[in-house]
Amino acid sequence: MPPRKPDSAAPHRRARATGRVTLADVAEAAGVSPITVSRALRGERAVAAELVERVQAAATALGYVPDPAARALASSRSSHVAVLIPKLSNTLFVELLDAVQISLVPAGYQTLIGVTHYDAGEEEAVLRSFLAHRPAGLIVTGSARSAAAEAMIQGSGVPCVRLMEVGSEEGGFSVGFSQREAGRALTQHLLDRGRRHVAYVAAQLDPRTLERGEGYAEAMQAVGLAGHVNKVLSAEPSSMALGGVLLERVLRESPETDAIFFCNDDLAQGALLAALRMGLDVPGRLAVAGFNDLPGSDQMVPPLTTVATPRREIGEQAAQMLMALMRGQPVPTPHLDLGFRVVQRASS
Amino acid sequence: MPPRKPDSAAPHRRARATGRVTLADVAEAAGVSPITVSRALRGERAVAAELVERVQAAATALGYVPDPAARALASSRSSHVAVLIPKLSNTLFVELLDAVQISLVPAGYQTLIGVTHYDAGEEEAVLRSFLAHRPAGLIVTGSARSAAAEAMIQGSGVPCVRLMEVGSEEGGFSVGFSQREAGRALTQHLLDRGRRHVAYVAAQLDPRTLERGEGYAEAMQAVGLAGHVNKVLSAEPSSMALGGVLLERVLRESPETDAIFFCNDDLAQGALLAALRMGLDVPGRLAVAGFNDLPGSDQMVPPLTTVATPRREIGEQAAQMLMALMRGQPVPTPHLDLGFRVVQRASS
DNA sequence: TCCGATTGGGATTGCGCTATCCTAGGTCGC
DNA sequence: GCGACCTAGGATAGCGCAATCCCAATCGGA
Repeated sequence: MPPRKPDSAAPHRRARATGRVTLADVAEAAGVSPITVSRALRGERAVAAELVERVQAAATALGYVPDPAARALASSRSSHVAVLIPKLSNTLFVELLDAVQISLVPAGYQTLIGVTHYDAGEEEAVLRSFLAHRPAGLIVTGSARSAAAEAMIQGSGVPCVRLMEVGSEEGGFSVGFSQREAGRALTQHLLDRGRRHVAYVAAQLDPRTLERGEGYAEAMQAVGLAGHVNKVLSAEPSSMALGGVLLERVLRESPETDAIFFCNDDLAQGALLAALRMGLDVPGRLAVAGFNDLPGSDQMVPPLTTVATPRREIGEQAAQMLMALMRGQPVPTPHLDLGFRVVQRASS
Repeated sequence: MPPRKPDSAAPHRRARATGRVTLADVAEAAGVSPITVSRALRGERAVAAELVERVQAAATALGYVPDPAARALASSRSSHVAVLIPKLSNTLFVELLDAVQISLVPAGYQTLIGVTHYDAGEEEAVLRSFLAHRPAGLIVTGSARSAAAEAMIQGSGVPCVRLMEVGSEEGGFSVGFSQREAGRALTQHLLDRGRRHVAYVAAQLDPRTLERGEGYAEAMQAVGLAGHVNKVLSAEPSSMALGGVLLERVLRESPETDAIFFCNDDLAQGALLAALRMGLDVPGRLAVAGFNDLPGSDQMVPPLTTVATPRREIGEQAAQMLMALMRGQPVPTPHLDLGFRVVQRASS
């Protein structure tokens, strides 16, 4: 057996160790050049219909799947969409994420989720790491973004859509609703039901929570109840148990309170259950309202009055908007206000 | 001004359009070759301590961030870890995901989440798309994986850890606990409390749910109550509202029932609230128990008896195990059983 | 003293794809 | 009827990194 020379066999077509099917393989099978395959499969430029068909047939037959890394390297644009949310323990953000991802995945994008834990430093770190991936797009849920984080987003040139807040700032893109008006509307509802000593109770403070609180205060002032404004703010993470704790605190410190507007349904649900345990009459003695209409709020005893926020629609619309941006298409409504709905149930 | 020849300036150092800092830039700044920078930053091979320091200083000064796409292309291994879960609407999976991601992110991995919606076809599609990314690792939460999906996982050679089930099959890796034993233990608890007509109610059927049901049946048979075995299975997605519906159905169809073991806490919570509305005495007339100890179960009225499952630990341990696998380190316990704990509260 | 083994650095060569430029034919206009 | 434009394909050259090979210097043992 003659010892075969090491480099004699094939100068450009090395033995393929991995089973990976490449563009070149498809090109060979279809009898065209690699670049034509690339264009045919991406629908880029004009390729004769007959060729497109032949290429697609070859690709399917060989089970060709493009390599995202090579694609990202060559085009300096990946198929990733980075989604930044503050926490996974809040159902709101998870549903937002779910809606975004359901819209993006069929279009061939991968969602990279980044959890910031309401921490500016973490947010910057996550952002830095994500931007290194050259994401095709970015979706952020407005927490208190630091100036550095904003600068990174701006400087990256990556299209970015902001969620849950309708931005007034020129230039950006956002999908959401007015937290302030929602806060005002729910407060107005409680006032309409005859309540006068309405307290606003919030935890896990973030800008949206504070805006709702401002809406609350405005509604109170508008009916001459500025003196009754009572905001109870806790920096602790929101939870059902905390809702019960805060309920007791409010009743102890401000016994005249006849309605509580909780900044999130989990707090309100916890408060309702605590009221049940305490034998507190809701809504007789105290009206309770929440925010977001989370799962279970309609099951409470009594069912919880709340504000239904269109988070699934927000996620979907944001995904649509981002896809338009990523494709360079025009976006008719850069700041999309999807509104909200006060849902009156028996707790108020 | 003499017209300078096009290619005279720098054969290898083109004008850099993008602001991206590359390995070469760091190399130049540190006065070493690019490959040395690569090795120094990765801690690969031996590099003189003094050089490592100089390189790191240069990298930091320039704000160098490696390009994951280039890295993936060159090494055919990405920094992605793909995580497959059935649904985002179940808190259980979200917490699992959170725990996994908290462990993986600091180590430099990106989690790609894939939602399968309990659908084999979707799972295969997600898997195909993920495997094209050449992920460094894979974490799957046992839904009914099809043979095709299994084959893709095996064939890919990507290290894979399975969650929430302790596998008995040789070869694989898993972190979880015995669903069957947990089902048996909770049933035994109800029997110990003097219940005889214990029903098992499940929705969103998946293999784990069915295993719990088998444990339930075994416990019933073990005490000679095979005749009282009553499994109510619904294919609908699990929700609090459904819990109430199923509660009513069981009481209507099997009025002798004196305890219900719900396959998940959301069902059980819904049932407790429905009982409250119906004026049904829990645990007097009926004991109620759930599974997973989800947020809010301790807040129910009465507080819900359930099985606390170590999902955060499962997520963390799975991440640790996967990292060991990805680094080629040995894994002492390929099938890690983290157990469970029956939490007795006032509902039983 | 000399040779083999080891250590620490570099040069080269792609990974698989797309951006960019190029070219050979058509298709118009005036 | 001949230039100015398309149009549909291809050739070439990297994207930024790491695998692989290579080489010089050092070290230890007999």
